[in-house]
Amino acid sequence: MLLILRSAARVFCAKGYEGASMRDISRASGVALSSLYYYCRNKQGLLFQIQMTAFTEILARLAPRLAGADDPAQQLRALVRNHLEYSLEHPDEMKVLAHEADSLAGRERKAVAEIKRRYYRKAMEIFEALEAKKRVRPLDPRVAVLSLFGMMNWIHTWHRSGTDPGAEELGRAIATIFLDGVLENRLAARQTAARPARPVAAGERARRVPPMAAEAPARASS
Amino acid sequence: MLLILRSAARVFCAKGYEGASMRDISRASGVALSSLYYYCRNKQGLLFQIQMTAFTEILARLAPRLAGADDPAQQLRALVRNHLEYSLEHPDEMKVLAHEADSLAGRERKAVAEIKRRYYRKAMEIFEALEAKKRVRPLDPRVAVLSLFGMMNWIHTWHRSGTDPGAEELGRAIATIFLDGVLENRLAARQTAARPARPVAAGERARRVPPMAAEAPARASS
DNA sequence: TAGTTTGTAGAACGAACGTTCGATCGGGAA
DNA sequence: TTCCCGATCGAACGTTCGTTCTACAAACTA
Repeated sequence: MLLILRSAARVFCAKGYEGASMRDISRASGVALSSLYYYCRNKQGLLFQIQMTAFTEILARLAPRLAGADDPAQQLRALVRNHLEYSLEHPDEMKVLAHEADSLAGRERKAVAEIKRRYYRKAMEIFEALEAKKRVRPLDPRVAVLSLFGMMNWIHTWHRSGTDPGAEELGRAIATIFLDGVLENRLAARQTAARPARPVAAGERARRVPPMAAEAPARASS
Repeated sequence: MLLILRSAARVFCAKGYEGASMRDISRASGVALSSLYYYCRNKQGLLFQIQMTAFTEILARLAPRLAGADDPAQQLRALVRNHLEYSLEHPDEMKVLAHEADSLAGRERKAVAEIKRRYYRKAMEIFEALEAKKRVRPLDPRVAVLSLFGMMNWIHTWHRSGTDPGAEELGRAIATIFLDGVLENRLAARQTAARPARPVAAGERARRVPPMAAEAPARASS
């Protein structure tokens, strides 16, 4: 079964979800076409299990690393490092995650959206803790955090494992760009107060709580 | 014909290249299925024309804006602004660009890869000019520039035109994060020399010139 | 031993796919 | 009028798709 999921991830990654046929997966895994349906209800079920497993694993790995770092900046570095390590360890699954986010529908789509949202919320909380502790630029926090995810999730489009830096150096670079780009660091005064750098209209922060996506409609199926 | 391309972009965006059928495009454009083949050789030809047109337009818009700004930092802001404006004006085409980068094959794939590469080189040159003028962190320039593209190209996955900021504010935020994240701005001394912040082994920069991607193999077609 | 479960596989289903073919239509050229 | 040519279309071709059905072999249960 693990073999099937891994083969399916490889095929989905190489040809896209719609472009990959169950016969391709059968060939890649060495399991007969009809036998695939013993392990999953659907082609969609395969994609679902791949995505769900990946997000679950990322979150599971993240938790202890966050617990080990109490400074928000360090926590953010840990999140980036964790994301990138998984990314480079499982490039196929990661590409499927980023590429085929909209290929699911119905209940399964909802489930993946929810765990993805949990992940995003965690990053957002860290960023808010950072805002509370350090002086942060007058940026929309949603834009900032999603830009960070952008840097991380774009990597699979250009990274070549032989010649490009590994997770450690990559993570250091991206986390540094983000932190120094986001922190108000022009002069000495390191503030301890939670005061945001820009006066914020009442409710402006709260209004933006439902984030990441109001869950875009699934790709039309017909 | 423009109608066909626009409809095709909308359909490709909504269902993915492989998931979209020529019949879908026929329905969306109001042009009979067989008539589509009067304007393009292939389904692939449609995707090719969409991608080529988009990149050409982005580059065409970029040139005058770069000419209007001589400071590398301002040029970089112009590039970001230009990219984001096109992104929000043509979200469908942009999603197709980011999502279906690997769906082409053969000659057409090569052509798109080359113009994309031209775009990347332009960004790289600006970054190198920045390095020559300002003090820059010891970062792999390839990683830095591609992270910037990551922030920009990820936007289409989360941006909702009604509630999220427009190109101007978005561009300002992303360019600021990038510039302040990349520039060595901790203390006063603003250097004019081209000296990189970190000693660089001879040839290290030159070795990395072939960038963005050594052109990954196309998705297997069978 | 007999019966049930677990895993595998071949063959086939109807539907949808990309693409081609030949016919038709309208308007400028002779 | 006659001819022609760019543009459009319905119908069909052969292929491949996701999925189901049925059968069969080994392994465990009683």
